Amino acid sequence: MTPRRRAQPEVRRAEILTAALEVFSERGYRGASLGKVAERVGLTQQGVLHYFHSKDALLIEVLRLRDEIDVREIDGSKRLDDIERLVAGNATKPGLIQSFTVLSAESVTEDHPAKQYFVDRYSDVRAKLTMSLRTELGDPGPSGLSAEEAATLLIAVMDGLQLQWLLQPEDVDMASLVQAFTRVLRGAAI
Amino acid sequence: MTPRRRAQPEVRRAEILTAALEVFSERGYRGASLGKVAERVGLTQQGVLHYFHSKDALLIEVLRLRDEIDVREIDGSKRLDDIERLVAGNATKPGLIQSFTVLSAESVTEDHPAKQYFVDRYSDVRAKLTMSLRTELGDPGPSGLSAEEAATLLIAVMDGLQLQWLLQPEDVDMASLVQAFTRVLRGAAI
DNA sequence: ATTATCTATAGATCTATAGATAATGC
DNA sequence: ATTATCTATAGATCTATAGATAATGC
Repeated sequence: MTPRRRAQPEVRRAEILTAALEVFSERGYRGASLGKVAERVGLTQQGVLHYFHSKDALLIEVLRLRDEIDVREIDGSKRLDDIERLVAGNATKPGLIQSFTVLSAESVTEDHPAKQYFVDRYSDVRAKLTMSLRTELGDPGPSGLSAEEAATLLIAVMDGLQLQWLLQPEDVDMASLVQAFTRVLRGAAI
Repeated sequence: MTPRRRAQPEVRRAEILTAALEVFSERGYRGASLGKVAERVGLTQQGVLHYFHSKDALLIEVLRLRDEIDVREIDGSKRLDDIERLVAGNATKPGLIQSFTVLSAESVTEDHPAKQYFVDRYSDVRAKLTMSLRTELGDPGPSGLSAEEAATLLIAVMDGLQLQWLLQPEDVDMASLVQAFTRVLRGAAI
């Protein structure tokens, strides 16, 4: 018998979180199984449950991890230029975008464990972006939109474009469409 | 024993489709079960399968039905005014909006039976809306956006706002935000 | 001694097929 | 005669708990 491989706990936890994000992204939370996650890291399903005590708990921790990365990116996006760069970068990360699109939409369904997470997250992002836009463009800005309207619409544009892009990457150029929108926010008409 | 109730087939089919749309909307396709659908129409799960030969087939038919209603609405929305009215109406139908948001996002996951449906649908809606906007606003329009950019962005705005609204209906006024956006498309700066 | 990982297993579901039964339509 | 609906059931999964085993850390 091959001796059982035993990983360093922190490393293994990180492996599981990465695999779980992938699996949730590929199948949604409800369509995913702990077995699939386990398979990817070379453990049994019960092995995964040693680290995360339930499927719900695993999802929450996956989102917490995702959030640390995101928050850094959003807090680093003080200006529209930064957001344009962020979206251009996202357009090279279909897996990550898919995880977000799939889980956020699924979170509005009955008793979904990530609902509160997304409610809080959107509140937070809207508030931060509103402040940034107020500083950069004034309130109302050159487009005539209030800072809060512009922020809510910009977030909607990013989310909506992600969906269209995931369905038809060839036909939807997220980065240039977000740029077109920010150009309008800056007040560039013909 | 109470005699078994036997419904008119067309009526029963319609009942099942309505119940299925509700259940898929509440839990997503993968989170939904035929048993839940059956329960709502007072049949067994096998009774439902008498009308639709698989869960996949049921979803497809639900979407086809949803589409008939939608296409009428979209084809009836030749101008931005009509779209504003459409969104104002949608803001009173959270169930319907949720079905659309949840299923379209889920459709980007692995082997999802509705993927092709949504790919086709978005192509179609983008093309039609592009033509309408070209007629109404010119190409490029007063905002400086091409008709195709404006169409893709307007669809993104509607989808993205739906998600934010489903999460926080009190904080996100879909109808007025879409109006704010169409105002910009029409070229109204300060 | 602790703990990472496994085997065993209970208890729920879930989809789909096969075939029986009874209500309807001709 | 047809068919709407049911019971029975095969065959997959899936989550979670209990407890055994072996590798690691002190």
